[in-house]
Amino acid sequence: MNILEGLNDVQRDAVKTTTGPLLILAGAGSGKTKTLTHRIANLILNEGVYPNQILAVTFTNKAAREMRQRLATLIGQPNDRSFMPWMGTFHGICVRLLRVDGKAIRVPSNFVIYDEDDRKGLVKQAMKQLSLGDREVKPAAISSAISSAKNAMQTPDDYDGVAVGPFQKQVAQIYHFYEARRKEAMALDFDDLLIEAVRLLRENPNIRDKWRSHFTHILIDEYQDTNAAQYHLVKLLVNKAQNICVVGDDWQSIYSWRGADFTNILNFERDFPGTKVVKLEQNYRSTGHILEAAHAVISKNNQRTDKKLWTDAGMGYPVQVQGVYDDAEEARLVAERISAQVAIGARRYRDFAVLYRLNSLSYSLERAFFQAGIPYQVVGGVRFYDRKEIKDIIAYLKLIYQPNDRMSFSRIANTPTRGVGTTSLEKFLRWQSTRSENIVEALLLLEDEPVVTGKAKGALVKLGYLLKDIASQLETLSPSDAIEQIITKTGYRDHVQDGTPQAEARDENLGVLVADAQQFASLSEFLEEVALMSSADMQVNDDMVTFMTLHAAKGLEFPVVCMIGIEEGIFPHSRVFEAGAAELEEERRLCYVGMTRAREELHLSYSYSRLQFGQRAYNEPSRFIGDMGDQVALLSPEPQLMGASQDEPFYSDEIGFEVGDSVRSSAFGEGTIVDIDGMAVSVNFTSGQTKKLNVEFAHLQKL
DNA sequence: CGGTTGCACTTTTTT
DNA sequence: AGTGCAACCG
Repeated sequence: MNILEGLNDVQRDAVKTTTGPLLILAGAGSGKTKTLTHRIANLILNEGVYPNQILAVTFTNKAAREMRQRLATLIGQPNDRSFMPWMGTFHGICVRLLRVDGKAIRVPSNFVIYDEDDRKGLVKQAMKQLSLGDREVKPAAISSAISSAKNAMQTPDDYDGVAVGPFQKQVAQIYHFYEARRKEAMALDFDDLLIEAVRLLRENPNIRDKWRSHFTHILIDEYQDTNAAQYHLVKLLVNKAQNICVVGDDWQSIYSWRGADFTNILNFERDFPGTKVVKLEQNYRSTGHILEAAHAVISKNNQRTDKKLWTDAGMGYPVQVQGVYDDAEEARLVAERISAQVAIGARRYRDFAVLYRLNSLSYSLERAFFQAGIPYQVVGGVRFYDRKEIKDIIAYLKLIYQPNDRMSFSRIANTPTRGVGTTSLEKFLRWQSTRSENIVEALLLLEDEPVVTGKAKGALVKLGYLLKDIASQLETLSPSDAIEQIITKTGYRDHVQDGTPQAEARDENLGVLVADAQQFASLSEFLEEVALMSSADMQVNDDMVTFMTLHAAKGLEFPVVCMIGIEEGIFPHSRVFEAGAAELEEERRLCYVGMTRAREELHLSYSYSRLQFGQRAYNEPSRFIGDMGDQVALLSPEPQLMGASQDEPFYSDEIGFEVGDSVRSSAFGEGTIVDIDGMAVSVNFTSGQTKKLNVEFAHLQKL
């Protein structure tokens, strides 16, 4: 099989460039993943590179999975880790490096990973213990300040040294406390995974050189969204041969709020002299109208490179902008559009995505789709692994895996309720911290200590034996069996059956968790997957409409995209108003990313009013609609008139047909139009049957 | 100690 | 509108 087949000249050039630094500037929909996959396949099949020597970094686990699948097909090997390059997110790769070599910087190989909730919880604890007034300062603000400090590679002492003003002084104190507790718990948070890996390679030249010679070829996807720590990591891993290939698009940089810095991609040529630059500008995804509207938007940004995507796919349908009266109407319109197209067989549910700026906008959609009986899936929002019952069981697993993890212990010490109140818990923890034993061992010792008394004592000792028992079987027990034991022996299954309407769903979730865990061989593997799994990683197999945020849509594509809530204050979000021009430009890039997810149809809508915080709010149409200029079809009357004109069919003038017209369809023959509802035209055919057809697809010919 | 009630706050976006 | 948490009562 020829790896170069089916590629355009530029893509082929990228694939054939196998040595030296390579920068691929890949516009939206330009066949970036295809190019990357073929490039890796070419290295393996034609250049004699062992898969193991290749490091491919993707932005999400899902992207890694997809790439692995496509590569397996391409090189004709089973999709098995042993035949595959190192593929994963920066975070995932760092976990692997740290599990192997972390000891060199005193990171234990069985560290646990703290997610955003764990971090916030620890910050709250710190604020309480340091008795810092928590009414004015929000834990979330502290948490993000700590994250920024970490990403800037500042230790608590560094931060303390430069902290100015009461807020930063406070952060410094909490940061100290946070780090001390985190290390005691043998935990690393998301930021630590990156910066500890950097520290590992920096402080241990022998280890660094080992990995440098191990990875002969490095590829990084979505390079425009790398942050400082990731940038340092790349520089540390690249060896003398400089076989580094990065792919990205500064127009699609949407994560600067998380520390991403798109100047990394702009400076790549400076960082790696002798870089070959390849530009993928032919778009294979979207039609001309969609591309031009998207281009009109991004053109309003000042801070950007200059390029122009092109397509030979034809203009397609114009981008439609729909003004509506309120959020309920907006949701209903989207639902109706989808129903109409599915009803006539033009599309399937899975062809549609509804995108929005804020998770909270999914509410009205869910209601409307539920009522209309349209199957849908919300990506993000409340993740499966964020549900209470799931987090509880995971906390048990984390504690068994890492018996110093106090956060997890605090979570489950009295879940299900076993008579351990806050006072007993605090007494125990205070006592335990004076001893050398870990939490599980300390629980067992409690029997002969007067630290806690009565019911609480018995309960804690019993919990200790239970944890110890499962931990001792870990060698032989699969993660799935371990979960089953926890659910049964702790009485969690009964705890879930609390008589509330949600009981069944929660019980079902536990079952899903047990089933999910079955694909994992070891507990550490399972915990890692759970911690690093993002909401965008959920698999979509069924025929359903997808709802998700614009951020989560990055890298995806759909035949039809509906973007809702295109209003000032929502998109662009009101928070960028006080911020600066740079933040507004990021919102605009986000708009560009959303629009370029669409293959054939793009529908935007804004609403005159909507429910926010339980009250009605009134927003103006977004400036981004103005940015599109005459690239779009405006389908809305003035907001003031909207309520009155709802019943009018918006398209009747546009489609060129009227009730009573005689038409010919290639599929059904001749007939007469009996009704028009938007794009849906009902035709009474001479064959006797009446069909509801979408004029966009039916290719009706007027007679 | 544990459950309930009421109040305050939420909303950027996520590895 | 929905959630989390603090204060109160049994």
